[in-house]
Amino acid sequence: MEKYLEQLNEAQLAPVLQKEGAMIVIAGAGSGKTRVLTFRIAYLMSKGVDPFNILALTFTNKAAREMKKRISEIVGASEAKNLWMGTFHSIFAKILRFEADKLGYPSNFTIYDTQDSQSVIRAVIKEMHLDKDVYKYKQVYSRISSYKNSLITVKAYFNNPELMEADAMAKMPRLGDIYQAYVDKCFKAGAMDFDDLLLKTNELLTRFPEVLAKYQNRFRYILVDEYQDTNHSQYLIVRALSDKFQNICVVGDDAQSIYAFRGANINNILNFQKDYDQVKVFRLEQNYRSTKNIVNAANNVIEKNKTRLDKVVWTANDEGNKILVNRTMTDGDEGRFVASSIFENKMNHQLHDGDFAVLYRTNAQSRAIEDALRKKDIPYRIYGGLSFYQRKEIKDVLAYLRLLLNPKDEEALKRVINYPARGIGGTTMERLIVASNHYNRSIFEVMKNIEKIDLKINSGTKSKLQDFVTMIESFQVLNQNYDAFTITEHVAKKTGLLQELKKDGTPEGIARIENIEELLNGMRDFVEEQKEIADATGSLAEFMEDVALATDLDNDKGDADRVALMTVHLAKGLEFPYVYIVGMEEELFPSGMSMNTRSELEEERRLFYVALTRAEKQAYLTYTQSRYRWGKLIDAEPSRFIEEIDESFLEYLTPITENRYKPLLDADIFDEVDHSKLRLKKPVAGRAPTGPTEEQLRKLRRLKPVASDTDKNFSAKDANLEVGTMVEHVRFGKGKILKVEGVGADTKAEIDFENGGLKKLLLRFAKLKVLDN
DNA sequence: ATCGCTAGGCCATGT
DNA sequence: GCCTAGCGAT
Repeated sequence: MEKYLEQLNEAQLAPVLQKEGAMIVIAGAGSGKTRVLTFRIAYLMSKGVDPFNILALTFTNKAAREMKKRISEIVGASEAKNLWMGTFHSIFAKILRFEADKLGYPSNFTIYDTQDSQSVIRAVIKEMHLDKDVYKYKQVYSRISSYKNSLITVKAYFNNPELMEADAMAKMPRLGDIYQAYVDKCFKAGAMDFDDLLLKTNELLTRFPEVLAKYQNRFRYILVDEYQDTNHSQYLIVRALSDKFQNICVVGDDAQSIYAFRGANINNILNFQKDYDQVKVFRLEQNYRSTKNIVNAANNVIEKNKTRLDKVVWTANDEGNKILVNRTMTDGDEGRFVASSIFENKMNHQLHDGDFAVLYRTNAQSRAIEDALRKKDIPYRIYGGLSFYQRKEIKDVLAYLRLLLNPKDEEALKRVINYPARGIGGTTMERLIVASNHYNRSIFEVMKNIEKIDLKINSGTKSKLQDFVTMIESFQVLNQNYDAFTITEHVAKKTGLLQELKKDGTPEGIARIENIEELLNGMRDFVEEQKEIADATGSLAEFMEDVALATDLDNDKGDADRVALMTVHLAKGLEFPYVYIVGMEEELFPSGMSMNTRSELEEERRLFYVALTRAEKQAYLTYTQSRYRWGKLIDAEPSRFIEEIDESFLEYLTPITENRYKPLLDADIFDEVDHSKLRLKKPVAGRAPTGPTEEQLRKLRRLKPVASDTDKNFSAKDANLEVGTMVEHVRFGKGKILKVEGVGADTKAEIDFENGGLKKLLLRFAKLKVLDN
């Protein structure tokens, strides 16, 4: 173990050796956060902690897998195997299956993906005879989803007049009823949606104290990665489970919180210190990934945000090149610029395709890039977008598999009952649904008992229904004795799926067959792998569990040498020598839908911070003057984020175009300011080549606002600010404090700046740095 | 029951 | 501009 620990720097070592208690590791981008988590778990185990008692929650399955692999290398595979490590969703799905009966669910419950959920909601809206133009199913879904993530059950909803009013204001007074019907349908189908996996876990832990006690005792040591992206539901689960032993270690970076839109609550990380007694705080501030220029530019960007934890990221790496900024006429030109630039860099610096990434805000932007790369014969891989498991033919196969595992799964049934066509049409389905509602039984059960019920279905159709039931039941029998691969191969043949596609004969049809073969290959690998794991057998149920929660990124073999194309969100946690951030335009990045409030804009800025910090050696920012959107050519303005970076970090490959938009005015400016004269000053953080001394860091930290508008405890004295102190301001540069007035949060200072003249600033907002001499 | 066309949504981000 | 749900024609 010792020889492994030597690989860590001092700051990384401290949290690793802190065995007990509540602790938070605030980890800057590229500071070796995964390393700390990995070594901490390995260290705990080396100190005799049973892996059985460790729970590690990660953001992606991929992160979990990689971490587990590295821990295996340190402590041995047989030990690492018993660790509970995975995403919130996958870990708690496992627990929910085990405890399902307590909640009235079958242990083989289906996990509905977004498409399934939305399709249920569409059916509900239709059944309730509501106007589908008013009740847009996607909107309804996202509202219900956010309720669930805030632990607002149907009951809680109807007890909350404010929520009901808000929905009524949005012209959706029946939303609560839809919510109710949706929940009922899911329950009846033995299905949980993504949000249920967390909601029902909370229900389980609150309603059954003995279950809570069991898991509290089991998970004596809890670690949570990417804590800044947890939502309220996840927060409550972590709190509940860690309440007894309080051995809780959360790791995260508030500057990289980019999932507020789906309910992540940045306050979870900002307030962690209030949630537990005696919280130890560790900071990882040395960046090992990027050049000085990139680190400093990124700091420069994130400093515009008000809501932050104090942290100063710096690097001992080389200065590096400036960030290159390029403007083009159209998005097509932008793609061509990126392609030629990659080509040239590859030639000039002996790089591989895999050294490059192109990051964009929205998936739709990938097309222009793809076209250009293809024309230049540069291999690439697109991540995200429509994932493999969302392709029609794959979903069809999976739907059969879901149905055999859980015959109540209505979405699966509807999908395959007449595909390939077997003469069971809409009319028959309607009658089945009516009967299903009437007898309160699943459609499959109705079909099974079709002889006993008097439905106006002719005998020909009845026998078709019976044939279908018999087929599914024969699959179920097989499933008791065979592995996932064998079953699926059988299903693909017996259902006529493969034949249907062969009949098609078009190139698309052939590609679909290949995809199904790909699925089978994947399953074969899966079965092989699972058989090596002690309590796994390679069963279909295990495979489906994986699939339901898998993303494209999880399946990346990582062996392909290709340019990576992905959204900025997907790029979190990854790194590339060369990074192109494209579409740096107003309304696009920052997104036009996220510029209404300060907090939305701050999230966009964090997103940009994430994008920039992916780059190791070289970053490019590109924007166009016009771009196709919804098939129309629209004018574009350069993103404010480009202007927010100090010019000293940038090099313009094309002449600068002025942004018509004025940069957002920070609230720390009290007197009139001539905007045209506003030029950003020197970088604040990341100074000395060897990194700042401990003393300097402490000083810097003390002067950083510890989070936001709500900080009422600010004191000028604590911050070492007094008359005569020389300070530096991000925008105004060096200055001398002439006067300090007011108390606490309202403390203001009058400062004479060399470049900006006399200013009066609110100290809790003004990011002032005390100069050493 | 099935095919093929059209209108309308989408281009936020994803477990 | 592309995709697909939904509907009318066959």
